[in-house]
Amino acid sequence: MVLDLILFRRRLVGTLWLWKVVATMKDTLRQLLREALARCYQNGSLVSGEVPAEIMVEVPANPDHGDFATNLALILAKKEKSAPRKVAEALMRALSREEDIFTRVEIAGPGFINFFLTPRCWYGVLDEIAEQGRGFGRQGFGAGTRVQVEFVSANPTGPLHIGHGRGAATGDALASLLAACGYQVEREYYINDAGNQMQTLGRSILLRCRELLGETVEFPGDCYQGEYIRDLAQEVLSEKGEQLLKAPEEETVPFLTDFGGSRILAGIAADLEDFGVRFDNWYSERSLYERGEIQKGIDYLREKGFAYEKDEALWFESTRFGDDKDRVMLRSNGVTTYFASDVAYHKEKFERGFDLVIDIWGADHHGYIPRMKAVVAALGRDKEALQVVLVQLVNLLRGGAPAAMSTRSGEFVTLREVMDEVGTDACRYYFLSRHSDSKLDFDLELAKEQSANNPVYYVQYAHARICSIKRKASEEGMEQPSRDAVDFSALGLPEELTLTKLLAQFPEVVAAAGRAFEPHRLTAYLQELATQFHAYYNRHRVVGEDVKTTSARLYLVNCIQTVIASALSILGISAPEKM
RNA sequence: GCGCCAGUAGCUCAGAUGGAUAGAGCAACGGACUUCUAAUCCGUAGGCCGGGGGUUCGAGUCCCUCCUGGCGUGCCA
Repeated sequence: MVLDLILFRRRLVGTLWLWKVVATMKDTLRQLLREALARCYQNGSLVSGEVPAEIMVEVPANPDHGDFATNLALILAKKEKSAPRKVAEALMRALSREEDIFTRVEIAGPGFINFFLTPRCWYGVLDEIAEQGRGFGRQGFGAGTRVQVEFVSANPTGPLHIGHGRGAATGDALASLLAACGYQVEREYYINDAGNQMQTLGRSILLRCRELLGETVEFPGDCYQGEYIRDLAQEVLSEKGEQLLKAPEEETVPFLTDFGGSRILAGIAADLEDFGVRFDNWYSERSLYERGEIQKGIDYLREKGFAYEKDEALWFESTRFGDDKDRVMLRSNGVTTYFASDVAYHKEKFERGFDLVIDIWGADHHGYIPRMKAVVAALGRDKEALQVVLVQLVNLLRGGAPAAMSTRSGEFVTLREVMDEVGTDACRYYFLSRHSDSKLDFDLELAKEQSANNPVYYVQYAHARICSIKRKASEEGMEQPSRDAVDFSALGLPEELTLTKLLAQFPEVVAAAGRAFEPHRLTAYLQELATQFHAYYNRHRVVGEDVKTTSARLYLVNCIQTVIASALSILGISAPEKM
């Protein structure tokens, strides 16, 4: 164990071959501290014998506090019945000095121990990036786990609106993020093509057809009001002719439901495609009925004894699994509920072999979480196997004034319109720059107006600038240096070290974002990286007369480009070479 | 009534597992282009982290309570 560590350190310093420098350094420091602590107990400078299960090593927010810091002395002080700084001193005296690693170790504040690493320690990460390219930062902790991310899943009763766009961006980025963490990921869209909303769609089209044929009809408020219904009516009439309406309504409405539903769904698919979202599966709710899955779901719960009849309805005893109320699956009128579909659907998801199922829902459905978790538990699964990520509704504004978003009222702004006005990159970045579970004001006028000032361009611009530098270097006859041709001692600027440390953090950012299911952490990281790069760019020239310096800087800058492109690609945002 | 989410700079929001002097982007003000892209940079200013208690070496973060806002609380989807 100790031998491994020594060998590791030698390799670390000797070859500068660093692997995930931040995470690994933390482990190394933890081990050194553990050794120091043991030594303290041996020589009696500390007496409590307390050994924390895990020693905390962190990257301080303030660079003056070193590259890494530990609160170990603060934790021990109480058991030691001694002042934290005294404990820290004992630890520090016992700490073996690795001069190749540390430039300085100090006690600060209430008793933190701060570690300052040699620049050479850090620059090794550049080789890692150069070697792994887009693979740098990828994690392995998801390996062997099959995960499904289900998102958007809007009824095919009208076009997607801006709120769906947020769900689409979040779900898609989360799926990519999890893939980057090693998970085997599938994206799925659940088509709610059963139930009375679809009937309403068919009825709405029928009424518009009659209108088009000159009939005076009263168009009910609960029908879909949007202009697209008229378009569909027009379309079906020109295809089928007036004959269509001669048939009895019981035949016409289902036909129109299918007709409208499939057209609308095709439109949705096209919108999502242009938004950069591709699903592995489009899963039809109606197919659950057709294959008898709904009945199987109900039967399953009944056989397990988790269902009972009351008031002529069939209930799932979800309270047994933590829900605050039992839920109806089969209504007294003989019609199954939406919930029954969800039981069957989720049962089927797990039967398909997913270890983890993630549902992305609008936050207005948050009340459904306990009952769906109850279903998962009733299926004999760990409740944690279902994770629900909530996306708060988008508050759509137009010039500061609220714009209605109800599909039924027809007064909505479609995702298509927003994409055309704002651009998909800006739109996606905007959605992904905030925690999905916090409300979002999306002012169309502002989004358009700000487009030149949008953070997404700031990040993309950094990428484009690096491409430009590389073009310039190429023109000057400087090719991208190979690993061995780079002398890191040429990277003497504080900005260069700062940038390198930021790059070294990328794997941890990916891991943290993946574990928390929070892709928005990547935008925060990108912002920071771009900021540091732009500052560097404005102060120093990469391509200069000095070959050694130029070469080292090109190497660094190329790594920055790799990481920016990599992070943007996870978010589904393009990394342009020119702007 | 009960439940979930939120309340951080003028505005929009970041702040995982409790850490040191709470950050960024807009907006405001003053500066920097004969240079690899000024979609950039540098500087200034801006805060009882909704209020009040508590837990401890330490709280924006955890607990309690109150206030405010959004959502949910169907044999709707």
